[in-house]
Amino acid sequence: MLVVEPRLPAAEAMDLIQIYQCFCDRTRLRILNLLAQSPLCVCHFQSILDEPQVKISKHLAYLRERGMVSVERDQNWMTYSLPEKRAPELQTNLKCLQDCVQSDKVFARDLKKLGLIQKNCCEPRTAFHKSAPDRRRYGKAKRPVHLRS
Amino acid sequence: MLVVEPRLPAAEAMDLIQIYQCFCDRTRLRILNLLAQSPLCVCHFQSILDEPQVKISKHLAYLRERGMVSVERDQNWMTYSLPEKRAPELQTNLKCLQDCVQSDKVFARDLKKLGLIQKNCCEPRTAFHKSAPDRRRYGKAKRPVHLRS
DNA sequence: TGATTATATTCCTTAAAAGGCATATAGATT
DNA sequence: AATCTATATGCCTTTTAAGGAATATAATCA
Repeated sequence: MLVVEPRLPAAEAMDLIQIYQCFCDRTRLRILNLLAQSPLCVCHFQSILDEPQVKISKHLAYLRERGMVSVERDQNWMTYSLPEKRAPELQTNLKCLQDCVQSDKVFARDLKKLGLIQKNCCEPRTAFHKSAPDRRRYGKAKRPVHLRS
Repeated sequence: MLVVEPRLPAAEAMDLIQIYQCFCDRTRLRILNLLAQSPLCVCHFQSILDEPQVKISKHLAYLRERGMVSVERDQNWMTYSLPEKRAPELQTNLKCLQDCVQSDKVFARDLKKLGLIQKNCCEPRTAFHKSAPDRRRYGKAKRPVHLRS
């Protein structure tokens, strides 16, 4: 068994290369584009991106391990968001991504689907229907999310 | 033997993913950061980045195959530049890169070295001492650059 | 307790990338 | 023609990534 060193010693240190590594896969880019709008859980990504669960889950793990997203458990659902404190390079690149993505059909469709889901979806209640502080008040006291590595 | 499809059917079509793939290696990022200042030839990259010739050459090939840089031969030297016509996504991301890179020591040092070279270097005369149109007047009539794939 | 739901992880295969050494190529020089 | 210089390419090894099938885990439900 191997002790995995966390790749982010401090929350502020964020390597530009790692940002681009996260950005260089289409699925991850679509995930990040959606997260720029709202926290979401895995099932939302599955239905919006129309990709198998394993694939989504693995890309989320990839992003998590590099500090590009944070997770919170809400009963059975895992709600992913962009980290509250973002390195300036990440912030700048997320903004840039949104500019670049305007013209792209796939990304636009994803956002459109997100809009529909936001209106119709009732479960999980916590993802985008509430602001972050509200979400925190929901349900039982939060246990820290336990994920390997 | 394999016929390699060019990855850029038209000059305007540029895939965002490919841009990020080009950006996600430190050596390539340093190369692009330098090219944002001036056209340069391989020997300049070698001396500024202090990396072996093969490594530089291969990363330049990688960028070339994806339409991120263009080449022009000047006698024995190959002068690389950012393409004259850049897809808007590329332009936006190059600008973003320059913002992000401000705080980084390595990139700053590269630019400093570039400044020194620009003052002292005499060969090849064509790289940054002249504007693009001037460069084109130099030497014999340009043959098209021949590179495989 | 046993089943169900949502999500994560392990194992496997395949592909792509990075880096190095040796060698090839194109143009210049003698 | 032989040599030299600047740069590119082929071959090889190692690493990293992507995707899928099967399985594990954590929470909820009956």
